[in-house]
Amino acid sequence: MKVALHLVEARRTRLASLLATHRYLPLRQVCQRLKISEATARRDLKALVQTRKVTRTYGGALSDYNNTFASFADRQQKAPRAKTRIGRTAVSLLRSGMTCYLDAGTTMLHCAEALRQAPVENLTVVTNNLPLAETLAEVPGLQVHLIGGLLLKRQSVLLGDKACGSVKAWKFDLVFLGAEGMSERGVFNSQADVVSFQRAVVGQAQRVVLCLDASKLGHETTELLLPWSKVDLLLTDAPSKALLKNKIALSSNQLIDLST
Amino acid sequence: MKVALHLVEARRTRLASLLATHRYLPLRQVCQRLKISEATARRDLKALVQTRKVTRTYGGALSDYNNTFASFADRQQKAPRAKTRIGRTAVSLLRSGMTCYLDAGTTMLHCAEALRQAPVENLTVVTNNLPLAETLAEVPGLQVHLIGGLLLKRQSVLLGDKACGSVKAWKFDLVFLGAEGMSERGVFNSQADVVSFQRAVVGQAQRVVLCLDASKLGHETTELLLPWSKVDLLLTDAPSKALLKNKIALSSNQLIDLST
DNA sequence: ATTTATATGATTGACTTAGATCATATAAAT
DNA sequence: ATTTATATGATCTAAGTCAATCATATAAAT
Repeated sequence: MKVALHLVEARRTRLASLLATHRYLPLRQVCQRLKISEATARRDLKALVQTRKVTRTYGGALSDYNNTFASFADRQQKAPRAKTRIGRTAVSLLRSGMTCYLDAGTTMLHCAEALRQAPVENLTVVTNNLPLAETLAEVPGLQVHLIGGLLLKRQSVLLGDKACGSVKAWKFDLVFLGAEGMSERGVFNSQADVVSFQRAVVGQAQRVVLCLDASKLGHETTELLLPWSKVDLLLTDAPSKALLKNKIALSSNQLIDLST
Repeated sequence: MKVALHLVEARRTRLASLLATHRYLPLRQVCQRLKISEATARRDLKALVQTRKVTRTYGGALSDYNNTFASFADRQQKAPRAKTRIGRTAVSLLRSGMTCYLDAGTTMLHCAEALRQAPVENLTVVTNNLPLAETLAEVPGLQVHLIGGLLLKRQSVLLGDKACGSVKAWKFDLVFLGAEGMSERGVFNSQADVVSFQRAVVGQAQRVVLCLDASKLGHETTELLLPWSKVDLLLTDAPSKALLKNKIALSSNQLIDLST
């Protein structure tokens, strides 16, 4: 019988991470562990193959080890659907020949994933995020540049004075930034070194796009990254009503509402 | 019919490394690649399973090398012992407070591995090699910097004009370089973009150390990286005699001979 | 509330793989 | 040189896997 969509997704996510930890599972084991029939197991695997998370073998399936950095983190987090949508919309802003900057953070990993699935010709992507760079490195027709800097173990991100300096050599048509919170005053992050780097990037940008899912609404943290006046575009799944309730008033061309 | 034992062993070794690079192979492909019958393929796989090099799946086999990049590269390459020794010696040149550059290449991965196992306090390591940076990112008391630049998919290396420019912001106490060949005239590499980047690094170096195992002796490729006059130190397992035979004459303080 | 769409498990037949057995050629032992 | 041991490929049967089809229960859409 038909079953709720979110349950299906949850099961497939679980299957993917099950495979990620086991590297390989025979079909039989997939059935047992998830308590589903062979038919459903096959269908789930087929779906995961289409999203490139898994490789089918005769009699089982392999985790696609490459993506595990990115997509493993993906699954653990909240609002993955909203982020996927934000990612797709962000990619739709890109045009051939552009130079863009992609920030660190899980939302931006979704942009990278969207870009991998629907590549833009002759695009130059700059980032300070290693997993993101590695995700995009394989995409044909794309130039991936890493900003140099101090490697932060936990976040796999490059930062520091050297990184801020390196950014000066660039001009970005589009800059996509993530953040931890947004409120009436603007957009917030908590790490000072991250913020100063993001500011350096904004300094080289023609157009600044913020990508924030609805869960960020109403949070203020230690550092004000940018006031709304410096944000050219906000991509969010938060409905306009909720924004207004938080006294975030943006002009219509300053906002793309993905709440529908 | 019965076949020489050493041939069998060679074939199985080849199969193991074939699997290591492909991660998974269906039985059919094993037969095709090694040009053997199904029966023999099954027997070979069974043997590799017993020595724990491989895991059988229904219809194929998985490599059991749970590899990190580094340890996998290790096995694939020639002269791993020599490179390990070179790596250890290179690390012994490092002192607390220094800033050093580590080049890309397998020999340098051994340096990184050696450094991970015997960390040097308060050391700044700069590199353009992603796997190397990732290897060292976890080491406590170490600052790892990546040079920014264009990401080359195949080698996981950062290069290009931007990279050469970024290097100018550094001063290195020690620079460790690898190369593809050495002869009377000096040290050689084949990729022009690699060489121009290495030259940029050398320009910022107090002291330049070349790390070349004996297999590189006598090879000249397209690009002359450096003449011997610009090499401050050579770390090699090639015996002095062999160097002299190739008309490489270095002063005693210009050479560390690891051939013993 | 009713209709539509679909996710599921069962079944079936074609195909693939596994493992055992066997004849044979040839390496290794004597 | 002769004998022994064994690595190989062919063949055959049992068991496993796959893709397609179908009835059905239930989520979504209206």
